[in-house]
Amino acid sequence: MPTPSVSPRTQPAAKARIAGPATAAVVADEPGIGAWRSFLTAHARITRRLDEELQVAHGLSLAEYDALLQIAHAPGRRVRMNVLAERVILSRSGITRLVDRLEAAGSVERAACTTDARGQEAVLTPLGLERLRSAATTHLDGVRRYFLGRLDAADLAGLEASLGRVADPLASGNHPTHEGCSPAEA
Amino acid sequence: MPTPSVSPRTQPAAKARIAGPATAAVVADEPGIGAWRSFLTAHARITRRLDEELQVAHGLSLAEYDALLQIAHAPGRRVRMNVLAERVILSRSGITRLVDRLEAAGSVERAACTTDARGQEAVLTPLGLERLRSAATTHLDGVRRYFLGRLDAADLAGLEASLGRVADPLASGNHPTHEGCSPAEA
DNA sequence: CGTAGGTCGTTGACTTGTCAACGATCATCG
DNA sequence: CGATGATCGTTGACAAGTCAACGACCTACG
Repeated sequence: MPTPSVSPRTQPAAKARIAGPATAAVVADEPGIGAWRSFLTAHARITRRLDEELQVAHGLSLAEYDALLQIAHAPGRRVRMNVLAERVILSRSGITRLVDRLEAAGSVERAACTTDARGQEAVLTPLGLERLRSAATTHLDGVRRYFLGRLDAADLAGLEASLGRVADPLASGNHPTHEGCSPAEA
Repeated sequence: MPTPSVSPRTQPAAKARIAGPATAAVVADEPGIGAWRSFLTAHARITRRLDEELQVAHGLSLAEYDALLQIAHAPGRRVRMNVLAERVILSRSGITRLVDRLEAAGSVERAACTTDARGQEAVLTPLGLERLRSAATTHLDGVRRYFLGRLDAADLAGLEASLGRVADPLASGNHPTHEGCSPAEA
């Protein structure tokens, strides 16, 4: 029975949920908030499992796996540091340190960029590719188990559409996926 | 946590699932992977913005905001540490440290649990409630801007259903929301 | 040219989380 | 009762990310 009145400092235009009963909600429960919370909870719980499984089975974090994958997919199996940072959604210093780790493990090498002397590229080593392939089975298995396996095709289509619509406008630089240093891109 | 991904766009009309020539996809592109990637990307980009906005406007991280909210919603505006940890999806030590911070800021106080001498409760202070209310306007505004505002009611219903179906089976302990120490609850 | 300002990747200092281990307390069962 | 084992919250040591600042380099414009 504490605190019955909530000061409505928001615009009273909408159907204000004026504090009704004794147990006033602290923040108005807006429609859609349930979806938002599901989103956060699902992400936290799933990535926690996936990260753990990847760690014990292959000594890789999810971020490291992702970085290896992004490099492997790039033409020449090499990516400029800043591009990689953007794809993995990490700061520049974050990518520097992540590549440090991968390099120490022998999964990646650094190479100077031929067209821009400031640039560095992360290049996948054969060992790194091997590790990525082996980790991919673990990872995809987990994604299926925790995510894909519980959703049918319609669910997945809806998710991709909705979440894409949400994510796309937040892209950092909207420049069209400029790749790297190689003079001629395949 | 960082930001993973699984599989980007394939090159032109490649349908081969079998490992092909040198430029073969490293991992097979499975249907549904697009949804998974959208999920990860959307989460990373949105939470980054929300966290930043909350930080500059109120000096709160998203996790701290979430913890305050969970405490505020609990009966008596108090929650046992382990329950809080589960709701915010943090380890026990993580919650200890987060509550340390909130306590140092005067937003929360610790109280011994009356029914279990091992237990501690985090209790919201009036100041903490005030801060939560003020931060909520910023936060909800951001959630609307980046998430709710780009989705219609059907999208939201679909998201909540799909993601709930994915998140629910991953709940740590499936015990039915047992609250805390207070003897009798309404 | 040449200099002013932007970008690139790295580093130091710091924040925020995890895990393993600990003392204290609870619960069970002899 | 008393021992045994689980659970609670905290702590030390560490991991992995951020920001601010740096030198090196690119670019553009006088």
